[in-house]
Amino acid sequence: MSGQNISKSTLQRLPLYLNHLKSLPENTSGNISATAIAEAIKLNDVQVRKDLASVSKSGKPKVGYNTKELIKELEVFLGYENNNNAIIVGAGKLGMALMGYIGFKEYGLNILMAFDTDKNVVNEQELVMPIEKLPEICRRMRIKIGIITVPASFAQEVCNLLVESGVLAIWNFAPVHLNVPDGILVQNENMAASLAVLSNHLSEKMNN
Amino acid sequence: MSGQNISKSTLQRLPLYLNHLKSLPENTSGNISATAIAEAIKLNDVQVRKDLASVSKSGKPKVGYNTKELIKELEVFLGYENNNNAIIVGAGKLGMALMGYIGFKEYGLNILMAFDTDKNVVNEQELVMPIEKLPEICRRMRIKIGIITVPASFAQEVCNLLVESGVLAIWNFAPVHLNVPDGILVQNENMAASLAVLSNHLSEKMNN
DNA sequence: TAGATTGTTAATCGATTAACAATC
DNA sequence: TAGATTGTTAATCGATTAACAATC
Repeated sequence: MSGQNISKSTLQRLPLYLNHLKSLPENTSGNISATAIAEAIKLNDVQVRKDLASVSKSGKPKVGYNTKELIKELEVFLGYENNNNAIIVGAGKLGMALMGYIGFKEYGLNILMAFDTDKNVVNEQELVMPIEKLPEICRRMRIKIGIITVPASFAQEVCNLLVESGVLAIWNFAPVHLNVPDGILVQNENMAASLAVLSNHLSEKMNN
Repeated sequence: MSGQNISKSTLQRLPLYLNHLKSLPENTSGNISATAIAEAIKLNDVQVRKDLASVSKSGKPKVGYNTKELIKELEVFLGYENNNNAIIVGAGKLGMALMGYIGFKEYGLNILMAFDTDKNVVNEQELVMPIEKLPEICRRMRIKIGIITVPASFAQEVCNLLVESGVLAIWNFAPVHLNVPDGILVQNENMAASLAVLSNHLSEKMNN
């Protein structure tokens, strides 16, 4: 029912709108226009209007959107009121950091535990489990989101294991392409790609 | 000289190519074609060929690229052999995790220290400095890269401070748009956007 | 009524992909 | 020479933006 036929680029802008709305002082009139949002976050107003139209039917000509209502609609649409359980594979620095990061709770993501092959990092008290237990735990707890923070060379293997264990969406921090069957989503968080952009900008700047 | 006129999308794919090349066994013929790379990472072959053409002149018809040479060219282009010093603003969980993450070294990124406004987290022995020292340190050490991991509501303010302190490229982990003067690059690493994509996929799956 | 705003249809733009010519 | 591959020019596609009609 929710979230059909919405482009990935639209989807990725929605949190920006939500964040902006939440940052507004409570006292303001109660309504806000797509134009005002666009102005604030430096996007095209038609784009914002189109994006919002795919989430809400409550926009009114001359009036705009009721701010609180729109916030609510965005939160529901983005699933911030759900509690999506997830697990992490790869209990290195990055993996443990993500597991410890409380900020994801706000977005409805609940990271339950991590898995690793390395016996030295496994520590069941601290919720770092041996990888062998992954399939059974994922099935039993109906985990649908897997986060991959292993080195690139192991990522595909881990991905396969997650898919076999019933995971439907994968958040991939390894800088590699993952092959998955139809119906499984891979969202890449490629920090190497970001660094490429930063580094390229600097080398352009420096050589002028 | 390096890195002119190259699209952001191309730039972001380059690390994937490099990673794939490095993953190949040493013993293979020594040459590789754009077609083979494209096949391996499931991209269009023309796209790979175009991307590589913007980095290397060493491709030869019928032969392809010399693997080692291409690896070298990509590494140089991506600045992996440089040592770009960077600082982090926001010494919370995420900030400290990024600071502790050794993986960035490989990409030529060297995170020297973190800054925070909170006196309780400041700890100069552990390289967490009070924000007041940021401008002077950045100028003195000629820091060109700033990483923002503060809450969304402080991000613009921190961004301004970084720009005033001579930073030229900003890696922004806060889910907000940042306004910067011409010539300053902002690269957004918007995890909320990624989570939106994951969550939307799950809600589609669940409602079928 | 006039103005502000929504939502839609059409035009533009950039990136991807296809077709093809050049070459070791 | 024939085949594989590069690199380029043209076609396609999707997303963004502009123009405009509808409406509180």
